[in-house]
Amino acid sequence: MNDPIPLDLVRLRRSCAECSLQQLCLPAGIEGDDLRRLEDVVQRRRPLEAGDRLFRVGDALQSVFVASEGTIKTVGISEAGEEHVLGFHLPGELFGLDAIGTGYHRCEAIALGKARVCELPFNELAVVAAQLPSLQRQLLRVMGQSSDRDQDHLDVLTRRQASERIALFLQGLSQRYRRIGQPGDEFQLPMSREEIARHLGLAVETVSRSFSRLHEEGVIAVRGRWVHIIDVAGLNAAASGCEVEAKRVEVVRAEKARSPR
Amino acid sequence: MNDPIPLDLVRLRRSCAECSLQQLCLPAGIEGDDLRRLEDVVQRRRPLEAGDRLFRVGDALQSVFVASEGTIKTVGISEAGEEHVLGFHLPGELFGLDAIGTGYHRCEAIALGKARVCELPFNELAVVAAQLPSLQRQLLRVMGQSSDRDQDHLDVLTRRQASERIALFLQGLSQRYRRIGQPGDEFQLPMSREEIARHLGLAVETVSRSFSRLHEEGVIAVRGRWVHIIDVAGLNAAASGCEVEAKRVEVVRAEKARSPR
DNA sequence: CGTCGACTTGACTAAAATCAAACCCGGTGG
DNA sequence: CCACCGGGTTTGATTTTAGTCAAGTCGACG
Repeated sequence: MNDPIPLDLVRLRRSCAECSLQQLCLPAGIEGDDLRRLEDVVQRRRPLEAGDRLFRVGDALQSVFVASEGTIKTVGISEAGEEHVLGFHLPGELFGLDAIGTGYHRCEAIALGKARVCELPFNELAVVAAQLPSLQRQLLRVMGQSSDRDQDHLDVLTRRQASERIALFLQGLSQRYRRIGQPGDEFQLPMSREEIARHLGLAVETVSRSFSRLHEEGVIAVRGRWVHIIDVAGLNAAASGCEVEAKRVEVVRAEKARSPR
Repeated sequence: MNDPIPLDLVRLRRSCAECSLQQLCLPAGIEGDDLRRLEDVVQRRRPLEAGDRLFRVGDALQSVFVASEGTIKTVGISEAGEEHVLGFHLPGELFGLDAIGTGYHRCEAIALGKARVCELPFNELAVVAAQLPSLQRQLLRVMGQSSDRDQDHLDVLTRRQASERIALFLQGLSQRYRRIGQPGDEFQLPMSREEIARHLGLAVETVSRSFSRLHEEGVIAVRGRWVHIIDVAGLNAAASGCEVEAKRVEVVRAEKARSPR
């Protein structure tokens, strides 16, 4: 609605050197002059509001992005017009690489809530990377990490049990939150059930039911978008498909004890 | 069993400049001296036999690879010990990038039959790429294409209907065969049903049944690993989930007409 | 307080997994 | 030459699971 308040402007100008994500992001391991040259490439952006788009399908590659606050989702659109969520990008995570192969974006990037990103014009980045071996190495590494997240997603999607997918999804989020210094056992989901469903290839109802079941089993506590991971071992078990059965039997038994008949 | 015959040795030595895949592979758009410098990095390999492994989970990143003849599969292994097939790599396709993020391979690469690959020691490649902007650009592009294939795979896995997954899988293979100058409408599958199943997140039986159904519908002809795509439009329809219904109804009707009662 | 959207829950249905049994085909050895 | 394996593959019957449709419930917000 109104212009960014002064504080925002200050943060907007904040350099990579001062950024709390520095060690997780592209600048990791880059120092001195090299870091300053990288900073010249990085454009900091005005805050994004929920639903704001950074790029759309078919847009020519201009920049790649790093989330710096909030969460961005990337969404692919099938010919039938169905959307599926390719990834959720937390602070420090690079995205927008999908355009590198063809030169055009294959998906679109949308802010899930108030968010902020750093934009890196790709051509400039490539030029500077060619000049700075440390940056080239780091760029490749960060690109690789981005592929690793895609791989993890793939891993999740090959699981047949909905409960496994949900458990793995939560585990993954948990780890990623810890990585950025936030509690991994208690957090607010930045995305809706619908978005989780379209990320995991499930129906919304199935997502909801899986959450409920994990809750009943005492593995997690959920209330709306608030999640608390109570039993890490239990979540691991659920993620690998085994022992969940035993757990459930236990719960059912407890239930029967409470209300015989 | 016995040593490679002389012909093989000749092919082994063949340079990128003489390679039929040149325009599809890393050297595309690289010429003269630059090409010679790239060739210095590329190591050509002895032929691989079915089941030969190029790297295993946990191996440190040494090289990335390009298939040059035959097909290589990459296989990820879940904690539970289940294998799932991450990708099939046809001639001209780069793989082994999975180690770039962490420095260690997350999957293993196995030849599906007699095959041949070009090996590119990653560090050398990175050094040369830093010196040759054309190679750096091309390397990024080829890496992007590799991600694009992963993305396509992901696309396939989010489809709920088994028939859609199979149809998309066949479409994808068809395109990729055409790309390397082989007929896209008639080919031998280099992989088993089991491997297809583990690639698509389905049971073997489901894969088999889906093939059979597409066959009955007259969309494709299958006999063992031999596949002939008869009705491209039909395959497209099956891939996007719609109209298959109509097709099937038709077939059922025809069936009834043939054997009333 | 009412309304709207997001989420949950239940009943039913459709689809794929599973279990089990044949089948096909290339290779082996009698 | 043919009988007999044994793998990969197909097919059938049954069970399990998630999808679908339809009601609710919850919670934020005007």
